[in-house]
Amino acid sequence: MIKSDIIRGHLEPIILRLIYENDQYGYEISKQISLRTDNRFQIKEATLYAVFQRLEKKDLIESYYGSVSHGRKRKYYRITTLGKAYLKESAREWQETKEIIDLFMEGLE
Amino acid sequence: MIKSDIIRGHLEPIILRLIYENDQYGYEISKQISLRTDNRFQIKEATLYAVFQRLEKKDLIESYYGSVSHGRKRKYYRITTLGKAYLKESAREWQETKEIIDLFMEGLE
DNA sequence: ACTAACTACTCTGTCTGTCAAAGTAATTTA
DNA sequence: TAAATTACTTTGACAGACAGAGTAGTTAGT
Repeated sequence: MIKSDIIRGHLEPIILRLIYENDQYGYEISKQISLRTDNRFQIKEATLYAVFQRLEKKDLIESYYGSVSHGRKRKYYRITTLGKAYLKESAREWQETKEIIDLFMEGLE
Repeated sequence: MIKSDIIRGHLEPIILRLIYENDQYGYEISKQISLRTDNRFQIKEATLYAVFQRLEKKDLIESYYGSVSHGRKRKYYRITTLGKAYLKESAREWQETKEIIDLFMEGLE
């Protein structure tokens, strides 16, 4: 399991990316993350919904209610134009972050 | 400049790595980091000394006083055996972190 | 028919790492 | 002799992630 301090700051882009691929609702995203990472990373519900709030506040995503399924009604999110730009910039930043940390982490085997 | 939320959680290994190469004192480390990253990342003093405290508390480094230079006496740190093991494990974790985040960040160009 | 498990979202309070700002203090440079 | 630089420390604030609890309807198993 990956530690939360290590993933910190990367959750917004990760979630944004999943919404970018397809409109998503919370529960589905948390399942997707576990699935794609083979359970090496699991997002906690409280964290996920906090991220949604931040993303929506920054107008990077917008929400709408979908069908009622399995009890609660699903709240879907779609990415905005601003969100797409932010995502692209995040990907660039991630490349730079990797470069910088690699500077210090290489050659330890 | 790289954002602190993105680097968060990686500072302990970075600093440990620099101490691993050579015994270091705080001011030197902060200069080294700026230098090696071409000022793309600068550690703040308060942060640096907080990291030292955590590393020392976990017995990953130990300190000794060196020569008095430019006013204040220098406090040097050396890595412990435990610290070396921790560093190796951190490097492994970093590889895994990269893999996981890359899963979500790839194919956005 | 009953209940356990699952789906789905929300809220409150806590913890931790980073930082801004300020302080202490001696040395070197202009 | 004033300003810049070296060098370390402390305090308090902030923000992101999380634990835990709550709400609520549906589906699967016995």
